Amino acid sequence: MKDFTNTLREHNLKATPQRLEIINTIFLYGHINIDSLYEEVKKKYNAISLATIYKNINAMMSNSLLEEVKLPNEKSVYEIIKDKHSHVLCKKCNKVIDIDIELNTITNNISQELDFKVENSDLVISGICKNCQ
Amino acid sequence: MKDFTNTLREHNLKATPQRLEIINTIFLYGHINIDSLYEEVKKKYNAISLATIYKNINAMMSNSLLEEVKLPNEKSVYEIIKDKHSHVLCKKCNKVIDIDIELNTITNNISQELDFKVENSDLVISGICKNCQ
DNA sequence: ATCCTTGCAAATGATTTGCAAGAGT
DNA sequence: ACTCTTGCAAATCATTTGCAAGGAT
Repeated sequence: MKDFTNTLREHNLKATPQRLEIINTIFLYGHINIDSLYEEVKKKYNAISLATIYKNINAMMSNSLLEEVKLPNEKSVYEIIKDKHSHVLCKKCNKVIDIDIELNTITNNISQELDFKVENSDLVISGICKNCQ
Repeated sequence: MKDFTNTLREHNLKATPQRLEIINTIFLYGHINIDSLYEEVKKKYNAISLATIYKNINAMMSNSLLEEVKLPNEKSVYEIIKDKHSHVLCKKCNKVIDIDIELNTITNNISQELDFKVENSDLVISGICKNCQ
């Protein structure tokens, strides 16, 4: 079980037990939505309130520790910020996996053709995963 | 001013004046969020209720006339369904434009590498547009 | 004539806020 | 000691629903 105490402190957030459980749960799941996160954290901290989950998700997003991934037809999931990557979503089991896709060719073309300063690319590929087929 | 009467009927929706104004507004804007749509339609139908906007957006989505585009850090916008395409979002003026990008190479790779049946690709490229730079 | 849509108000759902008590540094 | 965080309840914001009246076909 990874210890996120220092990670939190480095991001100017106090390392409370609730927060450690939240960030660790997100880490273990990779991607998780608010409701599942709440259910999961409640197993350990029975009295935790949903407001605390929201406050922490927002605090960690403001402090660049987490980011939101918006999915078509699904509730958003949250993940620990790492290197830029894309997402693959299984419409059946709802699992989200990270993939590394080279989008430079695409973004360079757009920069040129539209005279557009590209800063981000959010790509979600949806379909049916191996297990669900 | 385009007439969407038949379009609506072909999608099993009665052509009410409110509905015609809604779909026409979406057409003119290209992409629009709920609030702006409400404001815009109210100019013509002062008494229209926000519930009517929601009901119609949902009805038109159910009947495959509209689709939702989820954007990072922004409220979703709605557009008339057309051929598959990607979106470019300016973070400054919030304008969304459609672009055609060939993603087959990417999706084919994923299909093979992950044994994943790709059905959809949602790509949003964000940055600063020509006018806003 | 029938069924669908509208507008209103109320209901539901999601997220945020205020505050007092408690915990982290 | 000081400041931030928690949990609760209330408040706010977003979206949906029920219903009676009116409109589209």
